[in-house]
Amino acid sequence: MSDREDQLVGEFPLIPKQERAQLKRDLLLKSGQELFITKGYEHTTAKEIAAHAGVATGTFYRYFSDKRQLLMSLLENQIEMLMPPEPKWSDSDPESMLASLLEAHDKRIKEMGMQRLLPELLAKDTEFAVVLAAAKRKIFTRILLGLTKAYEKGLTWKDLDLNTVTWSLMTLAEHAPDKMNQCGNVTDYREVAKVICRIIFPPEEIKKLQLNETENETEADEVE
Amino acid sequence: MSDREDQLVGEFPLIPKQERAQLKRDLLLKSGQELFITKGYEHTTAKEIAAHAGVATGTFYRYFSDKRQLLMSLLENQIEMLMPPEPKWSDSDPESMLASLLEAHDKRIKEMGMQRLLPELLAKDTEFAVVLAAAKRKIFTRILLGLTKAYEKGLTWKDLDLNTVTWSLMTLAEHAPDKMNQCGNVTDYREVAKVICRIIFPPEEIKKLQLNETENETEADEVE
Amino acid sequence: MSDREDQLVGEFPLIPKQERAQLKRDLLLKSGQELFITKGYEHTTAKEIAAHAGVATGTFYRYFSDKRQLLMSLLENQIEMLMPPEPKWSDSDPESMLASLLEAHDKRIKEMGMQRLLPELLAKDTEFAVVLAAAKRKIFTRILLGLTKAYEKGLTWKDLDLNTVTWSLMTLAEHAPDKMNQCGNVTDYREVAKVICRIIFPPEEIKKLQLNETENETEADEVE
Amino acid sequence: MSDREDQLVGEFPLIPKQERAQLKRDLLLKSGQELFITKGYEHTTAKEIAAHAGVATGTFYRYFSDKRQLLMSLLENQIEMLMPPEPKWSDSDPESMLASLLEAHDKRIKEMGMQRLLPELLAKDTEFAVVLAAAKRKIFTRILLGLTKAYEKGLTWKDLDLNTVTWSLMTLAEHAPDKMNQCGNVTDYREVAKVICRIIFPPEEIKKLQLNETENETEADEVE
DNA sequence: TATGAATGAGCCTTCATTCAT
DNA sequence: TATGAATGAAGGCTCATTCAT
Repeated sequence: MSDREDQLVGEFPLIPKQERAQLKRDLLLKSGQELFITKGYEHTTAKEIAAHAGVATGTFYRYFSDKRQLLMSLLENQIEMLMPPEPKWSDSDPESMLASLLEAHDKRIKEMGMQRLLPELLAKDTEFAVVLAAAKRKIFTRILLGLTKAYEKGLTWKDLDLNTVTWSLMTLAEHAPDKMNQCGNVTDYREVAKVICRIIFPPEEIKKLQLNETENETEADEVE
Repeated sequence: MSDREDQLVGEFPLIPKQERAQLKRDLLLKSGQELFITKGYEHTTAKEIAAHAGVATGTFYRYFSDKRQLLMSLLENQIEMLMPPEPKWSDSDPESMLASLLEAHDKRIKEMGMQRLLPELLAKDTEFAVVLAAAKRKIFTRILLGLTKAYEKGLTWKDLDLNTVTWSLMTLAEHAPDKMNQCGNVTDYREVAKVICRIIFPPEEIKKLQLNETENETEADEVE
Repeated sequence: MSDREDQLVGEFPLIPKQERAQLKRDLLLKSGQELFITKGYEHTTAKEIAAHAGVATGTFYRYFSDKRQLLMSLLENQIEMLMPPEPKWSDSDPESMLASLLEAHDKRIKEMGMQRLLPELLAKDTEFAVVLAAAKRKIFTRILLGLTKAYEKGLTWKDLDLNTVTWSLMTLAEHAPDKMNQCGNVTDYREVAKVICRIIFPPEEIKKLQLNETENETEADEVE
Repeated sequence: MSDREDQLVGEFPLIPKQERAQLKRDLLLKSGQELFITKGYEHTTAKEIAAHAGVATGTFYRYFSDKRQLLMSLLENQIEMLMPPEPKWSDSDPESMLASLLEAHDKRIKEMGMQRLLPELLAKDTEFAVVLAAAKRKIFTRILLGLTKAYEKGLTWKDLDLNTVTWSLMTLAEHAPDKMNQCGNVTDYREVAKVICRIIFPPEEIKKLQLNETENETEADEVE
């Protein structure tokens, strides 16, 4: 009994300083994110962010040197989420796999809402644009590698340039979320996935892959 | 006497008033465009635009109610250029046709340089975003119509959703210019066109279309 | 009659723009001076200066890039007045001459009131300190030259260092105004002049000089 | 046992509380002085002073109500050092005596470095100016008294106003340090002392005084 | 007592917009 | 109509001082 009381007593007012500071920092980050999304980066002032977080203006400057720095902290955590996902072709129905990847990506993006900021930032902040481009190029390379292997196995179209295919794949994946909304259609990830697969594989190869998978699954079932 | 008077009257404001005003307006528009592109919308001041156009600050406000209005006038003329082009499938090799459309689009975009502003504006100006979305939807509808006709003629893939195909086509076309640069490759419009065509047509249909064209050309030649 | 009317009509609203601007600039300068003197340089804000001059904050920045720049403009006109005066020994009673120099200097200083600012500025603004030191050294040199000539004529003390004498003379002249007030005495320039002269000349030489002058005056009287 | 306890008790807060507090206060004073000298009063922040003293910001305000109060405490200890020294004419060569007084004064001033702050403070802080003026007047009175005695003994010039002489003496003494540097000369206290003495005493009186001293010394030697 | 995070008034500066000329 | 000086709201940031722990 006394133990529990101690814990109760001890826990409440003794949130360690560091933790409280971290809390406040997070509050500011969150406020920044919300306001940036709502009003755009340029139109959000440090004062507003502070007010929205329920702290004084000066407090903002204790945790961040700058509006820009807050933004960068925000992006640091999120830059990877903004990247189109890297598919694994190997052992599953490519269409289903892509569809779920796309959906997950879409979900992530919607959760942070930050993607609406990206364009503004890319236009304004060269440094940030460079960082982002590097990240994108890395993913590009990895996807291209995967496609090359599929190509060597004879799974892909023979007459399409793999670089271009990779880029198309990334572009479609990246814009899947916001674009379908813009066109007034409910996002149907399966259909987007089918289009992307069509860019990569001839229909018959997809069928084969799907068949393989079914067999695998059957085998798995049998084993079970 | 009357002659002289006429001359006096006629010579001094030789250029008709309206025309002179139009000239000034155009000068301001041009200055605005250049500065917006160079320094971004927010970081360009009305004073600067006026100075760059060689007029006084106040004059700016005779021709435009607002910095924003100048921007809108600028975009009005250019919004269509920003849209991905609408292809005509009928009577030509689709791949070549698309390739040249893409190249032309790219060229237009680069010429105006305005596309770097779009993101900033979209984030800031909801109204503008709405206008842009409407324009895009219009194009979407027209492209979809064209694809539907091709579908009815049995030219397209049977198993792909036309809405999604349309969207993919637009997305790839829209991002062709800046994205390929980002990935460090020289833009090869032909390859992008091939990818887009693959999304729409089965390879054998494309061959047929290309053959038809050749025949048409041959026929045309023969007629001549 | 009509002429006069024309003038009246023409004159009032046609204060040339430049002149009006100059007027405003002067108003700001004056406000700056008053406030600097009253509250000290650091404690005067640009906003206050503007308000005191009856203009908006922004207007201040049309005429001066900075609070410091206003100050410098202020000093530019006045730096020479701050310097201790350079005496001419030649042909007059040195004590009277010095006394009137001191009085004139004091008057000038009091008129501008700026001298109370100098120390603050010297401490804060290295650049300004350099300028001032240069001006002072120039005067020093000229005074020293004059004393050297007097020395060569055997008019001065033989056993005092002329550099030191020059410096003493400058120091006493410079501080005559504000120091006597500080000590609670009415400034008696004649007495200060006598002290300064005593530093330079033995009493008997001063008598001779005064006698010479009297003779000159007498001669002049006779001529008249 | 009691020994150990004593030790334990004694060792930890070994330094009595008051003394520790005094220590901290002194540390803050010293930090304040250093930073004020280095960066100027206005440009030194309370936080900096605290940090430099190795204590928290809040601690600063336990020992001083104010940044200004710290400054005043600082000056309280030093105000006398800033005053020109009060000479003793009686029993020694006045020139040597003054020379060494001047040198000592100069040294003191340089040691504290505070004199660079005075101007800023005088301009800003009326109260402080009053305090300083009072201190100065006190010294003035004492010096004047000394001179009056000398006057009664017939040692001084008969034709100079003692008030003015006193003021001159103080002024020259006060500015001896920084002014000679400004004029580009190495400070020669002996020469300044000679000038000051010349303001007070006719040369022959000085000789007598110096002679007396020699006699006194001789006598003293003889006694020994 | 000591701490240092928090406060918020206040400074400097910019710029969209107005308006007297 | 054209001009450009004037306006003043608003943003970014600092720092003396307070106060909960």
